[in-house]
This record gives sequence, C-alpha cells and structure tokens, in this order.
Amino acid sequence: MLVNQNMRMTRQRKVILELLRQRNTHPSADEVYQWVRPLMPRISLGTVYRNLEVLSELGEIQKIEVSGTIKRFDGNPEKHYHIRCMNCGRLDDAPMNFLSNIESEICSSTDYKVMGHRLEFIGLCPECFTKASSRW
Amino acid sequence: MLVNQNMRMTRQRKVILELLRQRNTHPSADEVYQWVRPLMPRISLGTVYRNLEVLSELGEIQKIEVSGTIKRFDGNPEKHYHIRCMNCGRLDDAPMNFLSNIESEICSSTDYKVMGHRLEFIGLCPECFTKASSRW
DNA sequence: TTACTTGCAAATCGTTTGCGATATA
DNA sequence: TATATCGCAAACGATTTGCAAGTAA
Repeated sequence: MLVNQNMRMTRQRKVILELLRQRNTHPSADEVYQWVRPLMPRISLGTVYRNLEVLSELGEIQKIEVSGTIKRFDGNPEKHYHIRCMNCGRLDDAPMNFLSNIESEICSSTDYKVMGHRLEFIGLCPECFTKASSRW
Repeated sequence: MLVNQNMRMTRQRKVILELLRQRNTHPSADEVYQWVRPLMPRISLGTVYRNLEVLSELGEIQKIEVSGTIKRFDGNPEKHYHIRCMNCGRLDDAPMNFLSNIESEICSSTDYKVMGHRLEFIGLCPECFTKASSRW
C-alpha cells in the first residue's frame, strides 16, 4: 500500500500512534489491538493492521522485520538494533550504536544497490536464562 | 520439534538435502517442493516442511530467519550473511566475512545472555535496480 | 461534498498437525 | 519387528481484503 497524499489523521490512527510513542515495548499488531480496545471498543483488528502499515510507511513508527515470526512494531522511528529472546520471544532494544558504514564494506563487491541493513541479536532474556540455568 | 536420536535417512530426506547442497540459491519450502516433485511425484508439502525442519536442527542446512516474510532455507551450513532485494525478494549471500566479535560489544551492557546475531542487507538486485532507474 | 477510512466478516497464505499406512534400520 | 516417517487433508494463525457505512477536511 502506498501512503496517500491526502492521509487523514483519524481518531484510530492518532490513538495507535500515541500508544506506541508512550511505551517502549515492541508489540505485535494484536498487542496493539488489545491496548486500543479499552479506549475504542469497536475498533477492528483490520484497522489496527492498516494503520500500523500507514504509520510505518510515513516513518512515524518502524516495522521490525527480523526473524521469521510475527511482525512487531516500534514507536521509536530512529535506526537502532534489537535483541530477541530465543525462548520466549521477548524483544528489547540492543545497547549498540547504529553501524552506519557497515554497508560500504559490501557495496564494491555486490551487484546489488545496497540501501540498508538489519541486525538482530539472539539470546536468552534474564528470566529465561535463570530458568534454563536452574535445570542444569 | 526435537531431533530424534533414531533419525532415519529416508529417500525423501536424502533427496531434499542433496538438492539444497547442489544449488546455491535460497529457496522457500514451496520451491524445494517444486524441485523434488519431478523426482518424487507423490511427496507431500508437509513432508518437505518436516524434513527442512529436521535438517536445520541437525545443522545440515540453515533456516534463514530474517525479514518478516516466508521462510527460506540454505544448503550452506556455514555462518554467513545475506542480502535481500526489497522489490522482488531475491536473496543472495552477502560478500562479507562473519563478524565473530560483534556480540562481545553488547554483552557487558545487556541483561540478556547473548548467543548469536543475524545480519541482513537490504537493497535492489541488479534487475530491479535497472528497472527502477529506467523510470526516473 | 468527496473520497479516505472504518468495522465486519470472509478470504488468503504459509505452515503445522492428526491419522492411518508405509518403510527404514 | 518396532517405530520413525510418510501422504493426505484438515486445521491453524497471522495478515489481508471486499464492501457498505461512516467521517475528516
């Protein structure tokens, strides 16, 4: 879907954006839906999906496209990396500066026009690591 | 699914592994299914999925878990990165050495137990770049 | 007023799973 | 022979979409 010039700031769109900006978690579309429902009980899941799509195309939020599971969204539009728990799926920001020159390394040796990159760390969150350790 | 100790090398499993090893593309499960069918017309898509899962848990192949789309598989079990065409979805190996110390950077500043990372470059493949350029 | 957006429900699509039959070790 | 694996078809879950009604500008 292309973002239309005449994009309208509807109540639904505004509430979704505000909730994402307030919280620094990385929810799935369904989690966003659960957040919004107390405020707008008649909103549909389809509307949530459509608005998350539009907002990410506008650059207001980010769609987190790493790992082959469900999509996650991030109210922080700045470029940054994430770390994911391989056991429970928890997702947090990774404490690392964005590597802005990493792309130049491959530009000369690929036929692709390189335009960006995604980096995700995999591991065990504190809770899952503790649980795993206790079974050793 | 956990890999069983008594894993059997069935005809189906062997053919799938050999095809993945021979070719250096990065097929989806359905593409593998299309490859195998001429050789084994009665094989089912479910069998292909099950075998790709087992083979990747054995470390014989890799499941490529980047970007939120469909899963891809790689007959090369060595750690390496990929580059994806944002227009057509084409996926190739990225010409870059594996960054084996990148994880140590964040270990001290996260509560996670870091165990790996995934890096994917995004861009336009030569074909899509040419097409895009011609529209400017 | 106009056409973008919504709510609803059905459709889509990749993937997984239950089951009885088959074949590997 | 024992049981891992198969083929088949149905189920599943996340996401998308068609449509008539609603609403922002």
